[in-house]
Amino acid sequence: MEDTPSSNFLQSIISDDIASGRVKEIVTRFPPEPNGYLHIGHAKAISVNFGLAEANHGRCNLRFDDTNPGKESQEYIEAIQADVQWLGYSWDAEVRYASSYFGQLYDWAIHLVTHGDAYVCDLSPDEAREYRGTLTEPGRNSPSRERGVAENLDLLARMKAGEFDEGTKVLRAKIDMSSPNMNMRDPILYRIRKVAHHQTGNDWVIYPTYDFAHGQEDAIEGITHSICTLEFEDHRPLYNWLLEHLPVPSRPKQHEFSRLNPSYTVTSKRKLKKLVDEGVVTGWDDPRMPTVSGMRRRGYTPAAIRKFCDMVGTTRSDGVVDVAMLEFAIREDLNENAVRGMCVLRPLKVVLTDYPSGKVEDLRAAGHPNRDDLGERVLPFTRELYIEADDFKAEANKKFKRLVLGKRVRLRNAYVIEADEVVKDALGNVCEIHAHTIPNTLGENPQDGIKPKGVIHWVSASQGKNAQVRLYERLFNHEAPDRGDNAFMDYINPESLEVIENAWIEPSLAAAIPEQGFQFEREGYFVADRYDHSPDKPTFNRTIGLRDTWDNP
RNA sequence: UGGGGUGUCGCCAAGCGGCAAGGCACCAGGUUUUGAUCCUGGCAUUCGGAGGUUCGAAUCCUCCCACCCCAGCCA
Repeated sequence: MEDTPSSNFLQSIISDDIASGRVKEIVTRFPPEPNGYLHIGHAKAISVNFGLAEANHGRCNLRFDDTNPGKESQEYIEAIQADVQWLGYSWDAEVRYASSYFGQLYDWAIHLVTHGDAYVCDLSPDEAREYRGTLTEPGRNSPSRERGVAENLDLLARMKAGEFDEGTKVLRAKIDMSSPNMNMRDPILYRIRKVAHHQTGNDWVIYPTYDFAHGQEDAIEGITHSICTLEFEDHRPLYNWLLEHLPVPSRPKQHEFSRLNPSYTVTSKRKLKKLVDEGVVTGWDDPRMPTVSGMRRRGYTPAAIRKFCDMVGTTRSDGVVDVAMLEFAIREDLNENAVRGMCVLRPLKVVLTDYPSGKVEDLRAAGHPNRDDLGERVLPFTRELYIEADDFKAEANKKFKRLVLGKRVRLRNAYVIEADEVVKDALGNVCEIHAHTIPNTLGENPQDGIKPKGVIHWVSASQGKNAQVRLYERLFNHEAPDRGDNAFMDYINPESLEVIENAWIEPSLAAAIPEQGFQFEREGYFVADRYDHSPDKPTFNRTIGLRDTWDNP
C-alpha cells in the first residue's frame, strides 16, 4: 500500500508554509461528528488529512466533534474508529474529543463576554431568525445586545447552572448584524441542551456550537492546517475572528477543498440514514451502501479506496466523479491480487458420456495466471459437471464463443469437450447436455487441429459445493440521485440485489476466509461475506463484475 | 437584487505568459485455456463567452454568462 499522494493545492500551501517557516511540523485532523457512519466522502477527507500528514512527516489527529449530544452516540464513535483503522491510517496519540475541551471553551466564552465580545441573548429561535435578516437585507441588533458585562457574566453562569429552559437564551458573539456574511451576524456560541452527553454525562446543559468549538479545538491541538470542505468557506472569517479574539495557544489556518460526489450514489448522512431506517438496505454496512463499512462488506479493499481518492485528486471545483473510476480502482487491485476460482451461478448439468462414472481426477490450476506466489489449487474433474446455463446454445452464430451442439469448447483448466445432445424436460427446457471429451487436450489443443471456440468455466457436480452468491448492482438508477431533496428515494434501483441460493463453487472456495476476495473467472470479483460465510455455508458477495467489452446482441 | 466560490476533452485533473500532462470512459488493432488482464494506436488547433494588453495568453486586464454554497439554538 505505497501511496504516492499526487500534488495538489493543499500540498503547495503546506510546502510554502514549511519553506517560509510558518510551521515546522504539519499537524492535521480528521474531525467527524459521531452521528452516523463514515462514507466514501469521509474516506476522501481521511485520505486528504492523513495523507498530507504522512507525506509531510507530520501528524494527524482523530477528533470527534461531539458538540451536539442529541444526535450522537457511542455506537458511531466505535464504528468510525474501526473504519479509519481499516482504511489503514493511524491517528496521533489518543482519540480526541471536542467534549474534553468543554471547560476551556467555557472559560473562553467568559473571556469574550468580559471583553465585550459576546452577550447573552433572550431572543427565541423564531425571533432570532427574524432579526437575522435575509441574504439581501441586513439583520437588526438584538434587544439584548447592549447588556453589560456583569449581567452577561451572571446570565451565562446561570445558563450553565441550568436555570433556563432550552431555547430561551443563547450566548452570541457581538460582531456585525449587517454583515453580508450571515455567519458574522452575531453567531450563536452556546445553546442550552438539557440532554446527557455520551462522553460528559450530565456535566453540562449548555453546549458550544460548531463555530465556537472548531477553531479553538484546532488551536488547542496545535493543528497547523485545518482542512475542511467548501461549505465551510463562509465560516472562515468567523473561525479567524474567534481565534483573534481569544488567547489561544496556536494559530491554525483553515483551507477548503471540494467534497467528493460519485455518480449514482448518495452521500449525505441524513439520506443514508433514511435508507437504513426505511429498510431499503439492511443496515449501514449493507454492501450497496457507499459507507466505508458497506464497501468493506462489498469487497472493496483499503488500497482500492485510497487509490481512488488519489486518482480523483483534491481541488476546489465541484463536480460528479464517474463511479467507473472507483470500479476501475477495485478491479485493478483485485485483478492483481485476488486468487482465481470457478463458480457457476446458474448451473446446467453436463454429462461426459465417455468419462467413467465414479472417477475423480485431481487437476491443478494456478491460483493466479501470472503470480506463482499465489500457489495453485486442486480441481476435481468428474463425469458430471455444471456449466453456466448462458454458456450453452443449441445453435449460435460464430460470435458465440461458448458451447454449441456439435461444437467444441475448452473447459477452463481442463479438457476440450464437444456437445452431442440436449436433454429437455417435459416443458421443453434444456436441463442437461450430453457431451464427450476430446482426448489429450489437457494443456494442449486437439490433435485433429479443430480448435475449441472458446473457454468456459465449470464445477464438478459431485465434488463442488453449494454456495449463496449475492449479486449487487448500483443502488440508484439516476446518475445524480443526490440533487433535490427527497427525490433520491424515487431513483432506487429495484434490482440492486439478486440472491442466488444454489450457485456451485469449486471445493477450494469453501475454505475461503471471511473477507477474502477472489476472482470467479469469467464472472467478476467476489468476496467471502464478512459475517455470513463459513465452510459449511459458503456465502459470497459480488464486489464488481469483470469488464465486459463483448457487445452481446 | 447581498456575500463567498468554481468554470481546461463525455468524467476527474495537470497547467501559474512561450505555443494543451495524465487517469477514467470510449474506439481500433495485437497477445491470451478468463469475450478479463496485458500490449499498441486513436481520442481538446482549443481552455465558459466577448473584448483588450503582449512578438506571444488557458495563463495578465475588463465586462458578461453559467453553476455551487450561505438566512439550523446542525456539522
